Amino acid sequence: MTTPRWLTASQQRIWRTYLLGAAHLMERLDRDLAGLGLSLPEYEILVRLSEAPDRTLRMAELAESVHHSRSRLTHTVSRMETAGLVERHSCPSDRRGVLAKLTDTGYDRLVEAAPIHVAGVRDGFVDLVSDADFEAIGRAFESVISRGGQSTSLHNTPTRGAESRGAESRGAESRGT
Amino acid sequence: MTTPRWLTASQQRIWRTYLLGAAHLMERLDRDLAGLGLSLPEYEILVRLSEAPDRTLRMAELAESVHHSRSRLTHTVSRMETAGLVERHSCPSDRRGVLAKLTDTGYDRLVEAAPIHVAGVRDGFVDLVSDADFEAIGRAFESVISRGGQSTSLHNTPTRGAESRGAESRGAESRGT
DNA sequence: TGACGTTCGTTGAATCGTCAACCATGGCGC
DNA sequence: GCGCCATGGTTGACGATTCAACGAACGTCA
Repeated sequence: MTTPRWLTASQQRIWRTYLLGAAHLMERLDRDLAGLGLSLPEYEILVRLSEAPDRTLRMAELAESVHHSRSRLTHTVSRMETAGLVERHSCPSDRRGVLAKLTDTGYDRLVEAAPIHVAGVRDGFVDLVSDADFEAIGRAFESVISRGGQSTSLHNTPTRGAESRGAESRGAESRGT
Repeated sequence: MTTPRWLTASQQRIWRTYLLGAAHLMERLDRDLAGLGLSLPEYEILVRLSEAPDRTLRMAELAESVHHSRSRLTHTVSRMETAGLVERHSCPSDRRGVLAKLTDTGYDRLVEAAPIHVAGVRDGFVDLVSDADFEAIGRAFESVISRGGQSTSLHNTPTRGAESRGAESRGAESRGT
């Protein structure tokens, strides 16, 4: 349980730049879609459904595909169903299952939204970055994904360590990320 | 108003990898802090306050610094005040102003959280990525930030364009990001 | 068949964020 | 000093997300 390895000044600068930039980017993409009455998560649901055979997906598959909790997906799809973008059908082969299917108006909405969204992704991100740097981003987040999300070296779940720590009283700085 | 420039297959692959990886990363960092009863936004507030002179910041400065809306900050700081992490004082020089000040218990909480958080950032991100790729990420999101968030070529706010579009009926694919 | 554990999807409550007022104060022009 | 607008911060209502609990259907093993 050695002294934590803080980030170097330059690492910290880049990390904070990343956090801020990523936030900016997502806000912008959200705003782009807001004009069409869609949120980014909703848009992604439309995309996944549009790519599926018969524009239909089991709820569980859809949830995994957009990386939402099942509960969240239930709520979101309910709203989208009310809005007429999606229909629910019960699955013939598995009576527990529910099929979410893109309606025609849902597809039309996606056709409206897609060019706007893609333009936003380009204009706010892709076109700003060199190909090499973009590749680097791909590699980096590929590693993040394949790393799995497990926390390392947290055997116990301390829920308030209070482990005596020595000289903690250096200036206020260097507490950050 | 030419045909939208879709992403190439490789760009799309990287973009989706980024979205998924970024989500994974944030989830992991959130989980890391959850054990201490902190969320990531709360943690960042603690950090900013700890770095400020007298561990004190005007609400507006703090809001800007963590990139939250003022309203959101009011709510979050209220919760943190209830939890004893932060105190509010009215600003002597500007009677509209409110000063948020880190309490000692708030600082102690940060001292507990910081090593865990930094370990998460390293283990889940920084240490997985080569220095060169990490620099690339810094450059990329630097550009995103300095780009500003303005949407391009959206003169009007159509709020439902319905502009006649020609042959839109190619397969279900290529509607995505 | 029937008991058991698992997966599917939903529900309702609690929490968190957003949005549109709102009041109070400050700063500027006159 | 007096309008007038901009800024600082809060509030309450609403919307979205999380979380724990649940019922229903499946699969398997005996």
